[in-house]
Amino acid sequence: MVAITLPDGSVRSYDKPVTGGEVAAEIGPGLAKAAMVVRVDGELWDLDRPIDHDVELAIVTDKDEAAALEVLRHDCAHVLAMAVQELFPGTQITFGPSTDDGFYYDFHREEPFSTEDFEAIEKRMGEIVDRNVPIQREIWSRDEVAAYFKEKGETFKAEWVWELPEGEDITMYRQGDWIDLCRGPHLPTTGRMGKAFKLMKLAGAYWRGDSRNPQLQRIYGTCWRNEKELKAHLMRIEEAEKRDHRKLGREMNLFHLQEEARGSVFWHPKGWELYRTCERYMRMRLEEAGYVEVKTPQLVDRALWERSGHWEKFRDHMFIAEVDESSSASESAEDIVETASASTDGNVHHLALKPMNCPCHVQIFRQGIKSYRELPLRMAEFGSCHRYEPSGALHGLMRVRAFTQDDAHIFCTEDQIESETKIFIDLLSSIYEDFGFEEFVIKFSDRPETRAGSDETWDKAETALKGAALAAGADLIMNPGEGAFYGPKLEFVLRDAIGRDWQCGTLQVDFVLPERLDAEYVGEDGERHRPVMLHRAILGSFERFIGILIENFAGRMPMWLAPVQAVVAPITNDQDGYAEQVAKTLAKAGIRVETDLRNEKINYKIREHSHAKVPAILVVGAREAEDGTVAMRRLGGKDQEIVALQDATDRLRDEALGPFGR
RNA sequence: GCUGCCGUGGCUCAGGGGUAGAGCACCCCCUUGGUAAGGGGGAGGUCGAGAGUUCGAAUCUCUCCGGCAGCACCA
Repeated sequence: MVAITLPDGSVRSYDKPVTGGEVAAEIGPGLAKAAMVVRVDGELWDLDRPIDHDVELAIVTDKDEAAALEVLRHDCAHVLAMAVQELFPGTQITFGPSTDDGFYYDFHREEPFSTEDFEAIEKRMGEIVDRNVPIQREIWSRDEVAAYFKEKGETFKAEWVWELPEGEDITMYRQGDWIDLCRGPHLPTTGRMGKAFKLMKLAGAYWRGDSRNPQLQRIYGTCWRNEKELKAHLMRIEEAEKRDHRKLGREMNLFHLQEEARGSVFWHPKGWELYRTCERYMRMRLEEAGYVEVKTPQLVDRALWERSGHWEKFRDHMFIAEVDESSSASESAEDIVETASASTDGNVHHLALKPMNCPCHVQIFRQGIKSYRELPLRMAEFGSCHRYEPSGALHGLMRVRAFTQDDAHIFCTEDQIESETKIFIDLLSSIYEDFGFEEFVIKFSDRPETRAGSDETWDKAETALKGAALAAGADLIMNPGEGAFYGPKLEFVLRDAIGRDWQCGTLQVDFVLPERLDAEYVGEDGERHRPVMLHRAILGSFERFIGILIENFAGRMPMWLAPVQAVVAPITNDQDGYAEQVAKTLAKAGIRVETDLRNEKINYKIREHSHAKVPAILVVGAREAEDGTVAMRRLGGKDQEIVALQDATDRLRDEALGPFGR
């Protein structure tokens, strides 16, 4: 007897194994037709897979969005692979999972694919859908699978089958004469998949994600339940492209990058204004939160990096300078370089541009004898760091080689970890809110396999960190085994206006560095103790955070962040004098204002400043000059409002101050 | 770093073995116009760099550099 419990609690009994498809058909023809897969005790199963024991069963239709998309996309990956193998014989299949918004399939083929092949592949995929081939789940033995793929020349699949866990059924999915080793589940036929799919990009990817392995060719696609969803997705991509900070940065004249300084930013006046506003704001918040600010050297002798352990681990990613101290100052720079590189004596020193600030902060902590009374000591630095990032990793402001962290290290006792964590999370969420991010999640990463420190220390650190995070009332997503080697960490991920996630903040507990660099304080008991270091950042780096701000606001910054907060535009040159006077009044109130006295029509000026995303345009004509008013037009609005100059000033001032005005 | 694609005025792009094109931006002139492009004129490029093929290369080939996408990396 097989008893099937349905979601409404009703139970159906069968005297022999039954399939999900059969159950659906019994309930009704409409459901049978809509059924995609079934959920059996929480696991997705194919409709034709026999159920031979008592289970809870739910029929999954496309109303169950997450499950439906998962299955659809996985099917789509198979159809892609089948189409590719039909069109390009000799291509080997490997893996093809679903992703957040689609799927991909990794192929091995000597000749590279081209995006020009996409049209033909999509067409063939459509044909496979039209063929409406049944998709069948089959259980094979490991040897059979290996022999099958070996015979077909599918070396990757033949190799992979041996990696599958013992004791699990090995399933093959057959659609027509094409078979793939796959866990499933899949739709009953290729026709059920529909045609709301599109191939998107082509890229290289390493076999099993390891750069030591051969590289495969990955074809990305997207797939949805219907045309409408597909179209909406393509619109979202377009929207994200419009927000690209590299494009907006150029259009708004904020910054540029050029090859003579790869990975470093040339900030233009308006971009730097934005940067400085962020910095000024952060400095204000940190001061309020009891931090002290420091500044530490850019170039630091190798010896310190050796002690901290960075030299050994990250040497290849550090910018190293070599100097020969025996060279006299009178020699030309060229000579010094030559002498240094040719020199083998002991006068050559290696200095590294700091890739992080913590070892330097410990040096400051170590000056003089510290008392427990001074803890927690919160030491902040807007630390300029350099890291030699791999060329392929560079990306606009988001990933650079020279950046400035809003870094701080909190030297404290183990007992203070929890309260400091709580205080930090409160500060961070208040700051994110000021920048317009309401939503963020916290990821908790605990002990990795290779780590420093005793289990007791880890227990204590993890408990304190986790407890404090939970106390702050945020979602906590577990990230097991992903902690730093020196301690557990929290990662703060904020969600932007179009739903993208960005990891910005971090809080890491570190017992190792104070030990390595010999930081200590005198406790209440008169003995020397090791402090704990909390590494923490809120924005992460100013460069990246500004990139995120630009994309989040699509360039339309809230007034307090906007580099130019208002433009005064006279209608004719007769009002130039009044315009200057208005600008002067606003500037006196602390508003970043410009005048536009060019000999252009007002339409033209409005259009241009709107494109430049200036939050407020104040138009002044003869009437305004006469009455002492301004016609104020806000970015995004269609109308203007005539207000007395004093009112306009007051209103704009409040908004322009933003968090500074609190 | 790896794979693929791409490099033509400031920007967006067309062209393509026979001495470089458009629109916008820029400069000058006319126009002083009430809420998203007024009109006219002008200037601006050794077509990413180097080598090769050719009578002739921006165009074809190779090498390098850079950009983009993904992968790998991210203390």
